[in-house]
Amino acid sequence: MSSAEKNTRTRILDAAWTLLETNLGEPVRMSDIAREAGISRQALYLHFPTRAELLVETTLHIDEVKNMESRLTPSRSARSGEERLTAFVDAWGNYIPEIHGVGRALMAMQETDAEARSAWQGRMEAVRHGCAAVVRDLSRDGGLKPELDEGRATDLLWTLLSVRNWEHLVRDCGWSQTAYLETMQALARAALVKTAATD
Amino acid sequence: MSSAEKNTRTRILDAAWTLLETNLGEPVRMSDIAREAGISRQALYLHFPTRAELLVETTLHIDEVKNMESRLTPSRSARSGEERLTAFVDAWGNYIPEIHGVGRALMAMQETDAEARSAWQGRMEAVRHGCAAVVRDLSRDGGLKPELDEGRATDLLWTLLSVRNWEHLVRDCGWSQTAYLETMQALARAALVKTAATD
DNA sequence: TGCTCAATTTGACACCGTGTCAAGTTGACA
DNA sequence: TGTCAACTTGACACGGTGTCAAATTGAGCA
Repeated sequence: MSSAEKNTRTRILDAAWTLLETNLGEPVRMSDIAREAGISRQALYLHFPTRAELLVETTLHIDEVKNMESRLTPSRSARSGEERLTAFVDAWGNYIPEIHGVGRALMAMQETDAEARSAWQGRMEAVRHGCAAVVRDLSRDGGLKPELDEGRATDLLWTLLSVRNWEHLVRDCGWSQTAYLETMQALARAALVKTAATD
Repeated sequence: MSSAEKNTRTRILDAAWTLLETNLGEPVRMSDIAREAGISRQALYLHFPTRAELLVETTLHIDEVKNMESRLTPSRSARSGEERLTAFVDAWGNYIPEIHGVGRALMAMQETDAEARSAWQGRMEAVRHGCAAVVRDLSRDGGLKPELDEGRATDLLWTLLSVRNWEHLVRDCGWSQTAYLETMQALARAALVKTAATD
């Protein structure tokens, strides 16, 4: 609990995150993390009971995840509900590639999955709340499609954001992140907004 | 090359698939596959050089994957382009849960990923062609949104089908497969069809 | 200066899963 | 009866995780 303890711990987490982000494809070993953190492999177990827990902690520790809610809060400049929707989808589209390593970390633990998932469920709830807030604004503005209630609209948006194949599209289909963002925007507007604006 | 060889080989693939489908969460070991197939662990290596290749072969071997194209061909009863779109999305939504084990198999090989992916890329191209065909029909019928060209529309549909969080929605958000299907349908219609029909 | 205590290191080891190897067994077929 | 390929058996190397016990380091304190 001393500051030294805390420093070593965070040094480990930072090291793990660096490797998850960088060494794309290669599995991240405990010995790798130890070397990156500048300590011995066994010392890792003084701070984390198992590799899986270390990786979960890593994903929860990085700034991008800790600041998830603020990252996904659209700028104050968005006045109308539709603008707010656009800003929200944009924020999400820019956010996803930044936390690429998180997916790898979660993937690295098939059977500890349940544990990792429950740790992540709360975070994801925050995103869903964001969807609900955006839909509420859109509804207040009268911009929401008349045939949708807010719950259904929230579901649609939430589902849309769960398109996880960004990587696939970019890698295998030659998409750019811009194309991805535009597609998200087009889908979101088409699904939710009464009079969808054309490009 | 004898029929005996073929039988053993397919027995192995069937065994692997059974385990991938059944033992949810648990990793599938070579010894498990051998036991399930009723042969010795070492004999697996007489048919497949490595575990990763065995798993890739397994995913490509199952009927649901071999018949992917026909499975995703909407019934002849669909007359209009819009009906055909609906049928296509429905077919996809019903198909995905059936090949659940495939995701696990592909996941089970992080670094062989590149190999597995290229083996799967061709299959996925078939789905994309399906999207293009549906969009073409819709366009011919005059049901496609005027602001979309066929390429863009195909991209939208293709992206939509890539929503991979079906499991997540069902498990963590209490969705039913029906809710998933409805959402897909709503998104597809909203994104592509000129005058989206309401429920 | 020397004591203490916690964090850390070092080296060794058990366990498990993959992949390999060599020698033996089985059974179909000529 | 002999041959050949498929398969079995038992042994083993390798690499990764997790554990343990015995040093070592170093900061705070008498």
